[in-house]
Amino acid sequence: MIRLFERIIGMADENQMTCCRMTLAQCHALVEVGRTKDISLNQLSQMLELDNSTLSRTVNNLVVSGLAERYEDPNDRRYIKIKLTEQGMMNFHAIEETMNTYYETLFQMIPEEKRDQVIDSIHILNEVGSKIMCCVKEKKNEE
Amino acid sequence: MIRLFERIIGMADENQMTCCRMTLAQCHALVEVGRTKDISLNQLSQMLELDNSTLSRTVNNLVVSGLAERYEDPNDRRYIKIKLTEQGMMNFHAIEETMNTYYETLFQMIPEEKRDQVIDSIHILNEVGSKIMCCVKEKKNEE
DNA sequence: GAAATAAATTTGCATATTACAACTATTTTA
DNA sequence: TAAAATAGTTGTAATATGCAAATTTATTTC
Repeated sequence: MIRLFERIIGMADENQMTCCRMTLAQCHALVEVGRTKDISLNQLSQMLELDNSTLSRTVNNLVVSGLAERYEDPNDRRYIKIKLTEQGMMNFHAIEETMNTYYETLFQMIPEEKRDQVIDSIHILNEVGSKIMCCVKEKKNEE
Repeated sequence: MIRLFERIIGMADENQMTCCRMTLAQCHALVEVGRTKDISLNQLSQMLELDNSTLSRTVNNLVVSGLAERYEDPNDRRYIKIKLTEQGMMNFHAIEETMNTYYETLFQMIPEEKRDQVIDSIHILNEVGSKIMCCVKEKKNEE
């Protein structure tokens, strides 16, 4: 039972890794910037739950690769904002499409009479998972 | 829909990371050795789909930390076998328990009348996911 | 208004991961 | 028996990660 769930996760991870010769960390950063459009480095590190220094370097790699740009926030010059270049947007869309294709294929291969059930179950798992994460985060804050 | 699924995966990953101050790669290696009991480095790198050199170093870190031992295969002296130390087994069990606790909590929080449905859905997802992976791996072999 | 404090980012430092290539020792093949 | 194949280790280079320190900018305190 538990092993099955772990396998499902592993398979989805494997598909995500099939991305444009980029590392996973760069993927995560690129996708987050692509979805949020305009984000400060501070926000990005909070979203990805990584240290600022880590994100600073990862973003630097994206910038060097021509996938992202850094610019100064006009309202507060301490802040660096990050946005994707045209090339970066192309990579972002490629990644999103790869994942969309995987999940679409996944759901199309589910027997038709079971689809609603599977979708409902995913909603349930998400809701329950969120509750567990709330408890975990409360414990972290207490420590 | 797709975002929901991604969130579920993210949450399970986050729980797996709550491991004994070890890195994720070390976790993976430790768990695989713990489950397989006695495995060669070659087999381990195939299972984890990583390069031999990578695993050699990761295992070396485990050995240095006192969690694993290397020994020569009596039947073929090219082979190095890996097994966990007592300390390693303790860490292995700790990791397995952390994950078991997470999933148990997860399923207990699912409404009782929905549990069979969710379990069935997970079986379906696994089966379908495996089929997709088969196709992907056939494509890789052709390239 | 000046000084102290806080906040954002970058860089130094150390450790770890990853894969390709080269090397060594052992086993298998011809 | 020599050549080829195999398993594992090490060199190399690039990247990831977090803690600490440094720099710049903004906010707060007096």
